Amino acid sequence: MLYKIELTDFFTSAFSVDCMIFGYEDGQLKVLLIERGVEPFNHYWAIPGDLVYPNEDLPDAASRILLELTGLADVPMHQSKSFGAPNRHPQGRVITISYFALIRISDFEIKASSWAEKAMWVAVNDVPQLAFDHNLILDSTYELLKQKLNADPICFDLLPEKFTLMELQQLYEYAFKTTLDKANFRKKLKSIPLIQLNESQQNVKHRPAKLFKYDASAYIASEKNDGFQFNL
Amino acid sequence: MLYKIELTDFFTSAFSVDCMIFGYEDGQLKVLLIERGVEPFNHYWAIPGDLVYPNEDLPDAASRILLELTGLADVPMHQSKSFGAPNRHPQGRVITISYFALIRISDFEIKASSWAEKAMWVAVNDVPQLAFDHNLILDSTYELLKQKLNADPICFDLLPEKFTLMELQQLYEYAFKTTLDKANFRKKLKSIPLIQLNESQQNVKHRPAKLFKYDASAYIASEKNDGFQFNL
DNA sequence: TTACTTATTGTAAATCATACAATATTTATT
DNA sequence: AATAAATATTGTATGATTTACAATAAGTAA
Repeated sequence: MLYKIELTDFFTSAFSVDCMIFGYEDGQLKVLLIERGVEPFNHYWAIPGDLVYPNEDLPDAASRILLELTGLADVPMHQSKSFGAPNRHPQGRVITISYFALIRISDFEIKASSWAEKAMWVAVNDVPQLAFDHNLILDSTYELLKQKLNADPICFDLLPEKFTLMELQQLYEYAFKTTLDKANFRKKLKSIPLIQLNESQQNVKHRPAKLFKYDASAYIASEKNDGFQFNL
Repeated sequence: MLYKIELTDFFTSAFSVDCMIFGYEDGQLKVLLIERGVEPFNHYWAIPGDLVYPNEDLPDAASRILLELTGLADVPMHQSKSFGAPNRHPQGRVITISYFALIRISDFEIKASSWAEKAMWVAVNDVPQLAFDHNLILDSTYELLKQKLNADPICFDLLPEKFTLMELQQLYEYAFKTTLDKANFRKKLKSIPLIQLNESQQNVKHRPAKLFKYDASAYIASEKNDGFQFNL
């Protein structure tokens, strides 16, 4: 080596979190994107994200972005992959740690934010070209999300609190691009703690379906004993 | 806000990669740890890692650490979680992106490195208190590794190129702390492309077992058609 | 009351998982 | 050379689970 790299040469990078917010609406899985209002990539659509404050932990930064954009707090954040190609950001070395959250779209109103001109829900199968390497980040995170849908009961974070079994089935059919037998799907549900309510669908032209709630506390209790799979 | 944070305030952090190297020996899963030769945490055992060079991508940095310590190149690196608590490093804000690799212990000799006084294989169930938050990093990566053992054919990266079916079974029994029926285990193997060699175990006091090789190209070909599970 | 639509339950066949037994093959010993 | 010992390998019967498909029930709308 011709010259030695000093320690201070390393403390010249920044890092950001990018936070993918997924929701389910009209039978489609959607992700919340923003339109950038500043350079670089001005007017491009992008994953909401921000530089991390000097005293902020990574999950806190992800939660902050979710809060600023939706007003929602106390939503579990799932860490996804990190990206750090040397030239991924034109203004310097910026590593990004990506997170995702699952929310109920009906629970809130999108707010504009200091770094977001506009925000918009986009179906995951219909995402345009995004700023930076954000298409790469989104694609790999969607794969991770599908994996987690088969391992943990996170589908209920996307559905309304009270849902029909048909809605649950359609979510899985959409996510995995498949069709499922209604009768057999319900047999698999036997191992998952659902509470049947004394309520039914409203305003449908046919026999209304019963509404169900997910019983999270029963799931947690049963995990201690046996741990049941979630491959629906 | 009383004062505005400038953009330059953010470009004061560094980031590292930590690289867990797993191997399988004497019926145990082991991880390669180093003894630190510098402050902070001088003389503590730690996960091998280093700051990332200004022009280096993250997986390249992880591969470099593996190469310096083992001489091995072209080993696939798997990204694990990233950690960035504000005070995890006493000398400043350092985010770390963790990676892991699976190797055959017999394939090489451990080398000393500029940042490692000594290196040592430690059984994953027998890891001492480590520097920084490295116990946290190792624990969460071991969980991820077990998950991947059930989803991808990475177990063959740990075994010798030619292995017996009993060795394969014992690896799974060890990783998941269970015992498996020999006959039924072999039935599950029917769906995995193994090549039976015309060779047998040597130097055993009983009937020697046949040696097998994993057929990676057949696996890749079959994934295009159907995609088969790996839950052994 | 009837037609229609969807929800919900049931059942038989096929497939897969499990437990356990039986046989085969090699090394070590007498 | 025969036999014992140890482990490899294969087989089979049972039960559980998955799958495909049919039947019934319960609402809405005319």
